Amino acid sequence: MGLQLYDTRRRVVSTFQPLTAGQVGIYVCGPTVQGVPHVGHLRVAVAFDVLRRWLTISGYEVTLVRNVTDIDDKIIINAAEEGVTVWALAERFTRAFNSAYDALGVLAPTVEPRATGHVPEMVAMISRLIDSGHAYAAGGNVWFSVRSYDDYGALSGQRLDAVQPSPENDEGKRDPRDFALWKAAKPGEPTWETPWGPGRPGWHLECSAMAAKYLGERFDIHGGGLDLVFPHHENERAQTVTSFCPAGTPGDMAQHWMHGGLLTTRGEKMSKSLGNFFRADDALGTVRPPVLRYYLAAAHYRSTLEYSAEALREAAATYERLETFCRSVETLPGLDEPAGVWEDFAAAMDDDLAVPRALAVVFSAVSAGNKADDADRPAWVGVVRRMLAVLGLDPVSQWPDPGADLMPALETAVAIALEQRRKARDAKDYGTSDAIRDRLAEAGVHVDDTAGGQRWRLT
RNA sequence: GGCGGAGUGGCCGAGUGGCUUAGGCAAGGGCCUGCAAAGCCCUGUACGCGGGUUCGAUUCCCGCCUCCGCCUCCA
Repeated sequence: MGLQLYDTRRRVVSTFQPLTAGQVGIYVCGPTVQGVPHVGHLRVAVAFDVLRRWLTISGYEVTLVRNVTDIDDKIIINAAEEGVTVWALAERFTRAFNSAYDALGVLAPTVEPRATGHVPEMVAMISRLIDSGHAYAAGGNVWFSVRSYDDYGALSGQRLDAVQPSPENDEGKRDPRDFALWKAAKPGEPTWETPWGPGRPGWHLECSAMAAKYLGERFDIHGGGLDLVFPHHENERAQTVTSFCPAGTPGDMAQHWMHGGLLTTRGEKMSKSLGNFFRADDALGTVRPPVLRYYLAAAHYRSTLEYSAEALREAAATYERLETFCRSVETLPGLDEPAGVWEDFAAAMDDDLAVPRALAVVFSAVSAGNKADDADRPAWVGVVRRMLAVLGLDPVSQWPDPGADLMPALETAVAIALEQRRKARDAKDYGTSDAIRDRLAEAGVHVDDTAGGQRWRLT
């Protein structure tokens, strides 16, 4: 069967077929760097990171492009309010986003293009659209003519005559629903020279230009948050398709359109404008990074996910179960994995990334491994870690304890303490034994008495 | 008004025309332990409301209610 993915445009789950065998090109809309990242931003990044890891493990060579929108209205406004340049503001928040992505183990994209570095490509695209009658200049602005594209609305399911026209920037528009490819210069704003006068690019055009440059006129997967379907992706699609495909040519810029579900708080979408967002760095101050990643990755990527302190606590308890199990075995000899486990996991992942079902397979394996005897357990740990690695959640190799370079020193110190404790226990001096255990626990060293003797781990 | 999504046991979250009716967290009981911890075992019968189809529906059809998203910047 192979990988099945939901496609927003066709509204069905269908078999994924790359345009070029063995290769996958993915464009994911990255952030507009107007402020600090919140947890909702991280959710989509994690979702596509899981997709990317799964494709890679499935044998594909993946090219992932995630852009940075570093010029737009909000950036200009926020920079002016702060009294800094748009470049400084955009740079600062670009770093904040990347730092949050790194913290969550989101792999760096193959290419991370910035909008401001691609103005020539945008100008070229506008020229083609004007030449082919899909766009027109008026008063320093260039508008895309939505009436010129028959398939406009097909991605989002909107009928053109039912779309409420934008109230602003009406000067020169032939149709109130036409949208800006290029915005005429305003005082104090950064501008670029073009044949139609100085100005700056429209948001939708940026992604069309960058996707085409790095992935071609057609590519495999276009992704983003659900809130980008309309108008952003609808417009992007209109630009790219009309720019590159001669009239009447069938086809779409992306074979699959994938959209991540939104993160909510108290039932409402987490967003800047609603002011109900939780900053990524605050969330990471509450729980460890792999716990936040687990929380975000565990739900199906298309479902709405409710964010709360309780949800994070639950994720922590759940992830700790996985960690304890994976760390219960020192080394993994090359044992044969239990039959069928990986296959069940893979089947779930292949079914439109059914992570909740895949995790049920993981937990069944954890349970089986916990029940297995010592000789068989490493094989279970091995397969569990291999499955968790797909989700970027292997507690051992992907999320080692911080300060791993200090471990030799720590091991020696703890070993001495545990030797004292062992002597006390042998002498049935449980007061001393418990005191040592309590003291270590206060320092973050948790001691368990197992059949094989004392075992410790950092908490 | 238009388009789309969702309502599942204390909570989070899968899934399915009936068959042992996911998984996790929390709770209660038990086993293990010097006490713990970890782990294991047991317990908990849910699918918004009203009709319909069916031998049988949480799952299909119709209607209704509620919530959410998009239609303006938004992952």
